[in-house]
Amino acid sequence: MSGPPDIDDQLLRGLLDTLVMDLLREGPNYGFGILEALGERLGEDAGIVKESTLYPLLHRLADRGYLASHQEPGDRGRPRRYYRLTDEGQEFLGTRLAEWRRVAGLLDRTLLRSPGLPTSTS
Amino acid sequence: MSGPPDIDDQLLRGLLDTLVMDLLREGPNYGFGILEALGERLGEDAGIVKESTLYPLLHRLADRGYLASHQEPGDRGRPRRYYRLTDEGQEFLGTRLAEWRRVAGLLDRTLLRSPGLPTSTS
DNA sequence: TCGGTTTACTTTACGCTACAAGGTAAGTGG
DNA sequence: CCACTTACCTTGTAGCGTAAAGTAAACCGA
Repeated sequence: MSGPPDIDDQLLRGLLDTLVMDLLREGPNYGFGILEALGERLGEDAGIVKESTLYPLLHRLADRGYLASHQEPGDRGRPRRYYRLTDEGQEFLGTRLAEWRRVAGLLDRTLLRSPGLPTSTS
Repeated sequence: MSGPPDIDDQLLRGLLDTLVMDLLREGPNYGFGILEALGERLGEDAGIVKESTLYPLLHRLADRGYLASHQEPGDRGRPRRYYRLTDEGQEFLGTRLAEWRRVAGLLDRTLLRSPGLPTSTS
């Protein structure tokens, strides 16, 4: 039960923002809640997004106008900052999803056509 | 007919090495040849890999032992440096392809489950 | 010998983002 | 005031893709 190996950072670049924004379509959420929700969505790959990645990411997206935020008290401890998708954010998300589809399609056609090509060294 | 918009850099990270190594399964190739071959493979997305991206990439992979190279004269001009996959490289490529499949699968399940979801609130 | 041409490879500086590690902040209850 | 809980923030580092410009090695004709 060692779990799956960690995914290479580089492979996640430019994907995490899409992942987070997509999650926010379900409704506003805050830092810890987002991490938790991603853990549920991704199952075995929980922890794919790190805390020190998420917060700067949220700030970037907010700076660009894709997210808006407000504070709200929690049950205990420091109040939470909830983020929600803006209209601009939804539009941006749409283009990111389309881009993902294009790239994924491209690579499926090129990379995955011969899953275990044996080496053809002859 | 402006062609497809450029793909975000970030989305390509950690993918280009896989793309190049996969191409080299077809046989040894050199810088310009690789660029050309990728252009053919990717069709409309020709130029997805830039010259100033490819050469450092080849050097990295060679430093790590995944590629080996030798020089050979071309028809005209400077001689070419051909790269080929080493055994280590083939193994590495296998893990990268598996990783790609895992990530692509994850995102297909989470991101793409509602292709054009208009906001689905309610 | 010397440019000029073709082909191919190299280098520099920069920007973005993921991360680890550690810190800070704002509540509650003793 | 202090400890505890929950949540957020910051600093520094590293990797990789890119534009722009430069270098290198072959051949050619005058």
